[in-house]
Amino acid sequence: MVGIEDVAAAAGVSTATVSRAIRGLPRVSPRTRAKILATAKELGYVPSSAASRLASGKTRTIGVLAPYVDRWFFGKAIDGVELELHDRGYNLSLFNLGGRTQPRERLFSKAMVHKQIDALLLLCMYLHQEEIDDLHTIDMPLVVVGGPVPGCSNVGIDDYAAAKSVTDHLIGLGHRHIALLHGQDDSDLNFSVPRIRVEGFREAVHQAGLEFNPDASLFGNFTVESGVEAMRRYMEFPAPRPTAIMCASDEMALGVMFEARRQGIRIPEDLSVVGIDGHEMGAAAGLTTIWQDPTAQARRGTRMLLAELSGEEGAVHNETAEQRLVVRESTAPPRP
Amino acid sequence: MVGIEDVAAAAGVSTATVSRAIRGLPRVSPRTRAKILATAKELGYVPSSAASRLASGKTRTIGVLAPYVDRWFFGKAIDGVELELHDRGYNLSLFNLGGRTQPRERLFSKAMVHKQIDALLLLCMYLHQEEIDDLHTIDMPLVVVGGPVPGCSNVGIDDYAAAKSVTDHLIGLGHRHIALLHGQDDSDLNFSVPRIRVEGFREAVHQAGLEFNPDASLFGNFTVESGVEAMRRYMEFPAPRPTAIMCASDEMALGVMFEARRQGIRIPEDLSVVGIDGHEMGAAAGLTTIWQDPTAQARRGTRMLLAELSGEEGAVHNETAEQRLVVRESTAPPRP
DNA sequence: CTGAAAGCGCTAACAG
DNA sequence: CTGTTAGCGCTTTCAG
Repeated sequence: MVGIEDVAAAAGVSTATVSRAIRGLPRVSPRTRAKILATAKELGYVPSSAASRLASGKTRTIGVLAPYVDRWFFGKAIDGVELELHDRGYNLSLFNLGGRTQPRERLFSKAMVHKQIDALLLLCMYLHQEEIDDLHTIDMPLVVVGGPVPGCSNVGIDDYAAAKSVTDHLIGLGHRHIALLHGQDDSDLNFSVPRIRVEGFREAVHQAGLEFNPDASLFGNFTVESGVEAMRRYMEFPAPRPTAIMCASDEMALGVMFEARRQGIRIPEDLSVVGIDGHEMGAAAGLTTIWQDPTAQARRGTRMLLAELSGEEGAVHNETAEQRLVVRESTAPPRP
Repeated sequence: MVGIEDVAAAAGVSTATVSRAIRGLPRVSPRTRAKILATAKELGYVPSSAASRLASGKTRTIGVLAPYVDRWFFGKAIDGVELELHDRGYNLSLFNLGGRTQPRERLFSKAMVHKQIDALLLLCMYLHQEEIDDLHTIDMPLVVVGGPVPGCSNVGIDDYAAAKSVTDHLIGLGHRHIALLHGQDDSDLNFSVPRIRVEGFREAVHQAGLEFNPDASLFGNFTVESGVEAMRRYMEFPAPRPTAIMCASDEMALGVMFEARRQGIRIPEDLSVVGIDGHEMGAAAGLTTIWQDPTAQARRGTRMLLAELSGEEGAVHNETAEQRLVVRESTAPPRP
């Protein structure tokens, strides 16, 4: 295997110079650099990242910790990180939070992770207190994209405003009896996307002088399946049933729409439904929603991390991401 | 930072022994091992992966090269790799094939990747000849999950059979005029999922003594949006329009269903639609499809890679994955 | 079963 | 601008 010494020898310079030249550092004359680059390519030299990591103490990889990768928000976000890292020669190491097993593995119990990355981007909807504690323990640039985590910089939308604003839209249309499909597990903390969205809903309802009806409250887990299931339960509500249903995610809203169709409930004539997220399936299905862009959020977070790594203190900070009410065909005034 | 030497000193043994003990290698007495493990934990020792990589030449990370992460098949598959790697202390490094930019970046032009991983799992629907050549060039365990790549071991379903069998289902129902929504780009190669699915469709049609009508052939790119768009074009077909439409992916099929509804075309009364994949949205929407499990496929591929790495020659090989026709509510006999 | 010592291939001062 | 020279923190023979 050809190493830096071979290149140095072949180019008639020292390894130090080769190192500088290859990495594009200053203090190398253009001629020397050109020659080195040429012989490096000629010899097919490829730096050993392992050696470089050991010597420099930098891994040039950033870690992404996510609960799932096969869910809309997370998939989009990971894609965003990749996009940002790609051209800068940074690597992306994917770690799983273990969202599917209870209890989730203790965050960073495997401290191994520590030494494998220079910075961490955390993707999540919520964290348990114990996990938050672990997080505060790690000593490297960190940003969370998605839900807010007390004490950590984060980039994400204002979920409270999002929930309030879709609900307001429903109310503005004249709905007075609105069902809620949320993902608020009792075990969740105060700072969790599911809970915040519920709060936004309640506030909107409240402000309109309506009352929040717990009996018209459905629980789901943010998947399509749970939307389908929720719609079945909705059908069993005593009449008069709510004229609209506000879902805490587009994925659940889509499930509701699918099942509604199966049940012969017309949308929006018989029932208005809204979601939150901006899933492309929702766009195709004509779902009214609050649009957000996880890819952009992740890119922003990644850039902050990179900036911090390149010495820019305070580069990582809180940032509220863009969101927008997108009215489509799944909402209409309730029938008189 | 506490290093192996600190542990060795504290435990009163040599670094070599600590190394063996920590890694669970044999040739360490139970007592010594216990003591070392204890002091290591006590000191909060965490091995430096960089040093270990350099010294051992192994990175204990496997690379996943994918064109997208925010698409059903790929998201599921990446999840599968993670699942398999997680408990074995292996890392997952995610690389992008650059599916979104034309031309895709030359595969492994950045040979850097080489030294960062011990094995590679490639996720793709198809590859260009040039990329295949590059692939044959890399010297490490390799498996592709998804489309077949000449000369490389792969695990995936028999796409030809899949396409043929959903089409047969349609024919069996009595459809004689079936539209095709495919993703067969002219630039694609012979060995590409899009093309193979088209072939399966043609064969089914042929065998039934029907003719393949290029005019009833719609092009899409495997996204929901392209399904919506295709359905709009379908509406412009001269009457009598096809009574069924076979889509090369569930995502496209869902787009077709959404737009059909918008156009007032009832499914399956006015039009039968089928897809391929087993997307959970399809299940919720009642889409008839060929089910497959990308997560399982990726797990299988990962396990092969791991086995190969642990010395098991020939562990990586071709394997055809499970698939199954799932009949739901989107198909019915054509109207008389 | 355990220890000594020679690297692994680069980077980072520090000189020149 | 370029070269010298220590390491970086493990793993791995090879002895003992």
